[in-house]
Amino acid sequence: MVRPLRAIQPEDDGVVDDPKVTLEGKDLWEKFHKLGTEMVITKSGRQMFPQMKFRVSGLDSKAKYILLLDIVAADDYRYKFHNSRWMVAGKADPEMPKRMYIHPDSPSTGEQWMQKVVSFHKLKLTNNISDKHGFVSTTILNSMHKYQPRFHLVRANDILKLPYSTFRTYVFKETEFIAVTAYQNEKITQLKIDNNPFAKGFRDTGAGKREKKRQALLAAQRHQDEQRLAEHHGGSKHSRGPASVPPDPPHHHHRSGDPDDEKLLDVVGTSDLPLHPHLPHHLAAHHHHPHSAWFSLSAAAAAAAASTDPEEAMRRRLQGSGQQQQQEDSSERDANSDNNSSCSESVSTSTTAFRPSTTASPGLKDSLGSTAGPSGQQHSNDYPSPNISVGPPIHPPPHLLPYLYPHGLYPGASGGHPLLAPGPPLSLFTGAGHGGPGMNPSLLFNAQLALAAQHPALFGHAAAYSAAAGLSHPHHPHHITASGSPTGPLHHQLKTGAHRFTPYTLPPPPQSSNSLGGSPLGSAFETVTPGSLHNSTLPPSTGSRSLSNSPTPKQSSPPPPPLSGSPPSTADATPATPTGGSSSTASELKSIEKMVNGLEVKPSSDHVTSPSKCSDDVK
Amino acid sequence: MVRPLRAIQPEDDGVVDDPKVTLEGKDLWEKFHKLGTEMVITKSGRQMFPQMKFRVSGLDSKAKYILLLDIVAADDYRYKFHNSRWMVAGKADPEMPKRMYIHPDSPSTGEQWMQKVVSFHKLKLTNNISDKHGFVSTTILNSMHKYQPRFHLVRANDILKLPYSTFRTYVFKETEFIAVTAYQNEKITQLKIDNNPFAKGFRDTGAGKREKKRQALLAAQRHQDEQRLAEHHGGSKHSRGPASVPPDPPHHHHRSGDPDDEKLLDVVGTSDLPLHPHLPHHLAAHHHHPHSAWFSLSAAAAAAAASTDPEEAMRRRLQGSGQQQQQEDSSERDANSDNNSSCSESVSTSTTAFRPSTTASPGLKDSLGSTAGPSGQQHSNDYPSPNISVGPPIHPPPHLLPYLYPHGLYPGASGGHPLLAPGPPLSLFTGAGHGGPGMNPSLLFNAQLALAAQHPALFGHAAAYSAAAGLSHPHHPHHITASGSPTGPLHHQLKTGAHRFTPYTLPPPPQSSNSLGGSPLGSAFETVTPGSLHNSTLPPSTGSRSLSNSPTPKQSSPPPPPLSGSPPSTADATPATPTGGSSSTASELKSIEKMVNGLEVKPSSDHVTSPSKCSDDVK
DNA sequence: ACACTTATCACCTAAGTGGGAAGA
DNA sequence: ATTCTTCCCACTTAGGTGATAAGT
Repeated sequence: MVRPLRAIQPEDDGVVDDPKVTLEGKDLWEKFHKLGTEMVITKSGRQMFPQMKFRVSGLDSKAKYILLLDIVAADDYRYKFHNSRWMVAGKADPEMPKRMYIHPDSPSTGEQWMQKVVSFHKLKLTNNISDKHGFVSTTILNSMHKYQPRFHLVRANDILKLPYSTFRTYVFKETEFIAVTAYQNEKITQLKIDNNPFAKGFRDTGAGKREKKRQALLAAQRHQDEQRLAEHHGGSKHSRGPASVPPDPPHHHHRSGDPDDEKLLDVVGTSDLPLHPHLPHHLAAHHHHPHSAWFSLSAAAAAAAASTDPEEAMRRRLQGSGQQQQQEDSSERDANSDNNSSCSESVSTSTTAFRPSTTASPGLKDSLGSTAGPSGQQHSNDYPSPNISVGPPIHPPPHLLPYLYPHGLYPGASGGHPLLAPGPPLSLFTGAGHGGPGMNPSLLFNAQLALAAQHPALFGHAAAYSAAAGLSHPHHPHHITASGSPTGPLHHQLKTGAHRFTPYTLPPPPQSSNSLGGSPLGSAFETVTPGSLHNSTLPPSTGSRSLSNSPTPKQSSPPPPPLSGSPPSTADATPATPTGGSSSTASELKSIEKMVNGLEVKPSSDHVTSPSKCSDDVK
Repeated sequence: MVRPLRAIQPEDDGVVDDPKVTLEGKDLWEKFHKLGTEMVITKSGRQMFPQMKFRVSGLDSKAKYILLLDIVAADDYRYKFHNSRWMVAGKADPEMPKRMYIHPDSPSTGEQWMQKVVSFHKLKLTNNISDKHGFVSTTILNSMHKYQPRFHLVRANDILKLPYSTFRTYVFKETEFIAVTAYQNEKITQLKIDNNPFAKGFRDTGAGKREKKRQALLAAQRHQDEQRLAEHHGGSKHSRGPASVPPDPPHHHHRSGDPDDEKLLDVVGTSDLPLHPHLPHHLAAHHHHPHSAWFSLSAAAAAAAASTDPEEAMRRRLQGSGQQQQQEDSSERDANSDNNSSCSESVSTSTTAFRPSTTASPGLKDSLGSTAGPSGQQHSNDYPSPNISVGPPIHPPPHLLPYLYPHGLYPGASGGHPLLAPGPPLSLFTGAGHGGPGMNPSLLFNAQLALAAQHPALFGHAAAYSAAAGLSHPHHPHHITASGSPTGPLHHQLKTGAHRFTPYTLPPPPQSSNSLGGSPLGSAFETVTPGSLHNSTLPPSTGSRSLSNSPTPKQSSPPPPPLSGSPPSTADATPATPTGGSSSTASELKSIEKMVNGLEVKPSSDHVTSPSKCSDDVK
């Protein structure tokens, strides 16, 4: 294919990358999608079954990347499973702030990412607002609502840079799903049982997918019934309830026949629904943004962070972010891939090198509706998978910013101290489920950080957090109504493009039944939309710029002269080591260690016996 | 008990806390300690068995705390298990840089920490330098060397503040252990089997501890032998090797009798070893440090971080740190608790509030050798558990700084780009096992961050990292040689106390057999020290000063003027929400969400079928 | 032989699954 | 009666153990 121009990124070291991302287990995902994927959400958090795994290539082997995943509402509706199909059942309930899940191995080199499949299976879905688990890797979703997972690829050495980095976002429509507390479509249930190793216990035969036929079934009768039902359109209505009663044992999945074995789904009836309908959805909502502003902010934020009072810093960051919020030229781009998945890439112009604007590399693939400049957005559907929109990093932040963090681990959102911004922190959470307009950006950012913290290699994250804080503002941007009013703080600067990130793709399904989930694959999601609820999708541009103030140019605090050697070698620390085991060097090493550990509190000297006393004593 | 004055910390919100920490499962730990605890280390990493769990109380419910654990060399020797006892076998091999393991739930409120036992069981021990696992939660140890785990309690909202925060360190001597690749003392093996649920399969009877007696044993003969041996001093010499051969099946732990049931160990013979010997060790090595310097650095670092080029920022931070590296008044204090565990607290004077110097709150408990001012160090052994030394945060850094990070996740150490400091990054690692003098501080810090990243809630960490970077310099400071030359950057400010952290407590065991591990409990660790290897423990003060150059006083980079309002509240963001479902508020919330997600890349429009194409196309 | 270190294995606990019954 | 939501259960896959044999 054509190698589109590659936007250079801040982190760019001159080596251009041309990332390609493929969804692992695409076939399986498609089977589910055809039936209308359902994901169980529980109080304690449930993993997604068809797991979110990606294979990445085309990265700069030496460069470092941060990979993230988030799950956003796919539209503005609430659904109900009726007559074997998903129907729109009203407007969506308010969404809880979503977290950006940072892959645990995150700051890793392109080489490392490319050599293995990147899995986000640890992420859990829950409907529990209290979100115990310490928001570690749990995302709060609304049951009976449709969601779309998004994969983000960012070239950055550490999370600190996330805000200034280009976010390449990949959306695989096949991974769209409806969150449920209990499966509605029996066919989905059977598909899960047949493919999820942990559900082997429910397979009829015990064999993998193959012979599940119900040998196990003593009352084999029902199977056939199920099959038929399935063909009708998926399992019977409330297949679940009457389990005890064999009303219509419809599913049990595949008919004992064979068809399903391989393609389980083929058999499934949902087929009658319109397949491959072209959706009216707005597609992409990628933005590219101006950058300089962000950077300055970030710098300021960083400085603030560095200041004595963290909270104050946080506040500053927020403010700063407000200034530059805009997404400016957030050209919303959509790319469609004939794959069914779309990818957008927002390159940040600012910072270091870059290939600012638009050059997005729509190049890809072929002619599909690729590309668009930073500022307008395009909706070509057939776009090759990755749409690339170039623009300042603003866009990226959106991903990050929006996410509040649950526990308020961070300073800003921290539990007790209302550090940050003025807005009602966690308002989203607290706000009876409906986040009022004024959310606190900082909080959002924190959320992101939290995610980062998730696993081991997060490091830089914290830094990112500070920076992020500044950026966070953007979050409010549009989303909700189609009104497109840029309420969020972001606006200020704007001008650029619709700064507000078009939250979800949410384009309202074209009333017809197909519009909603209409995936190329002929997803069962085609639903009958009662009324047209959503308005137009958000307009692309609308930046939010704003108040950044402090100049805090790059090197605000003059870095001390580069330390020359000051090698640890200082001599000493622990004197000679009699024993002579290793060379002096070795001994030194140890010394160093010691010094490091120097803090050691001295093990209680001898026989003080109760260790626990320490604490007790204190008190 | 007396409520000692509580040093106020930077994060202090006025509410003083008086933390108490108790080791969970202390009884079990003591049983192991009496026999000479052994922890298996494997290539892939092995968890510690008696798990490191603490119960914390006395915290400020609303304040946020970060809890950490690290494992440092307990002394400078190498051991060998001979004739049923651990003997010193020479000088210690060089230690790999240790990582500070940040508890996954870390930035949590005092309330959260206090309501449940805090477990660090996820931490793994390995002897694999390559340390796969992405240094997530693995610490590299040397087999046949003795280690001492340390618990750190820090009042800080996020890792960013770690450097400026007070570190309260708690050391429970009972948790001291010798790393092995295979168990040496059969009694330890049996104790593990009897108490570790995962080893139930090896229990004779299958019952919990109780009847393990060897019903299983057809060849019951050996038990008694074991008992005797144990009494002699623990299991037979190389109990392991001859497993097949029943040389002296000594243990199998308890004799079939009953004694051990409850106290398994009581029976154990190690008792003959000197128990509660008072150790000559240097006990604590807490330091308090000046602070202002640190802070300023951090600020600068933050600013730098904020700057456009992350790497540059990194460099700056390092430099800055260099300036203030010193540890100055690192008064080394020791506290002993009659508990057997000692706790030290280093309060940072700098930043915000504090109760600077010495006031340490030796108060505790009773008269034991409590307290000491910041600068001198004391060795009283009987100190109540928590020793509190007040001082600038300098000390804290020590904990942090020293740890390099394995993968080089961070910018500084990042794989490809040598960002940071001049020193040979990772030198410790690379350096044939013996860290040469010139280690790169920044790297160390990164390590810490990495640790932080470990789990979910890390967030702020990154920030910490930046700050840390600045701080990192201190690391070189002393460590190596005992010469006491203050090489490290820290010095500048110093004056305060011996700034350099006395790494480990390492006080050389007083040659006599007891000196080494002599725990109050009568640990089997009392070993026969061949020659006196270590010299005196490090003198408390010796900062390593060094080259820091740039003045970068406290708030070097001026925090941007506090942003005035620009609260996120900015009006609104999303306008009206049509659908009406929830109140307008609710709708707005959703809007926000959308905005946030705004970025959405637009799901491929319709029927593009192959999602994977996205990536492929790109290329 | 010695003195560990590494890899494999059987045995358990921890945790992910959908079913079903009971709640709301 | 519906329509979800919550709990608990049996089953299966991860992972943590020390034993054991083989490697260095």
